Amino acid sequence: MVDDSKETASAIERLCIEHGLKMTGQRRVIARVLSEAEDHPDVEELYQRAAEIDSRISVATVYRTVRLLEEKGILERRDFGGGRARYESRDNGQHYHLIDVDTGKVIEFEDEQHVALITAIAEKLGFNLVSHRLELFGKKREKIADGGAKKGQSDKNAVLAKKASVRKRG
Amino acid sequence: MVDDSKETASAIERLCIEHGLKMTGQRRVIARVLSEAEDHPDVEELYQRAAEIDSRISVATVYRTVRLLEEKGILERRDFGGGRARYESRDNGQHYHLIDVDTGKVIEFEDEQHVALITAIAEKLGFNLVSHRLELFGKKREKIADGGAKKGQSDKNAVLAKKASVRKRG
DNA sequence: CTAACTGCAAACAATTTGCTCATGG
DNA sequence: CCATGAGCAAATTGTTTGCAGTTAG
Repeated sequence: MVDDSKETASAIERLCIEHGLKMTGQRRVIARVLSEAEDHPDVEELYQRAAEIDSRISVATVYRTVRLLEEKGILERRDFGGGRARYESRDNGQHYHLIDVDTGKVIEFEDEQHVALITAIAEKLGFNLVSHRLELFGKKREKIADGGAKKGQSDKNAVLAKKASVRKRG
Repeated sequence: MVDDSKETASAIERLCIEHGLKMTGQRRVIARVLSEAEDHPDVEELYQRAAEIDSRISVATVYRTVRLLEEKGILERRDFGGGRARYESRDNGQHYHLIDVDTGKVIEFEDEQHVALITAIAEKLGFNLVSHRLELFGKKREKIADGGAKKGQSDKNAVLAKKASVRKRG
């Protein structure tokens, strides 16, 4: 919702430059679209939005750009099922998603304890955590009038990491 | 690990019958393969194993069967990256997966604290946790000669990973 | 100037589907 | 019997790539 006018270089464009990427017209557009996106668009969606700004863009370029940006660590790829990859800027901070099973709405939240926990688990299993994926699916509790459902911020949950038990099938 | 000879109906075959599915020869074979699998085979792998038992089976049938069983809630579909869907029987109990990013090997583990944590998080956001998804991706720590890292349950997955590295993502 | 980029269409890989024949219950 | 299922190949879908022409730096 930030007003990124055509003049200003978008946040992602700046990152591209930092990474020494050639800033072509189409990349600039895609970067802007990505910077402005507050959701998790798939390539097709990105393509639409980009084409709205400049129609001289092909899907192939969107695919290539998105892949490049992911490799550079600028974007993060998500798989919410449905067969298509979805992307979001990585500098939105580390956060997770809770999907409202009734409305399909996605709520973002962060939680350091979770990271600590799974890091500990991985370590316990003899691994260094490279990345991970977490999605919660929930039903809203119909009680409190004000939901505050926009962008939750959760910090202090009590449980702490210590106990991960390996399980072998049998 | 039980010796399911041709005589005995496999666990999944029994479930199929309970669900009123017509038990054809190929379904019986696929059901058996699935019941005996201790890893998370993709369709191609299932096809191979099934064909070994009875070569009159086509991939299309495997796809159709696996989809059907998933709809019936007998199988669970997993996406460990690599582009192919992988399946495992649902009655194997609640557990998570840690994927070795180098070998593609999958390690299963369970952790009660994790459930407690995410339940608390969901609650804090005003939701009741319905379900969730968690996958860890890690690199094995090869340093200390501790030896306690060999927790894997299937070598088949390593093979799959190698095969899948045609040109996909990792 | 030239290595990097783009568009386009063809190539691909995973999965689905139309159609015809086979078969379980 | 006949509704279901199987086989096979053609069709779809999401994504990648070869090639020839463009362009940023």
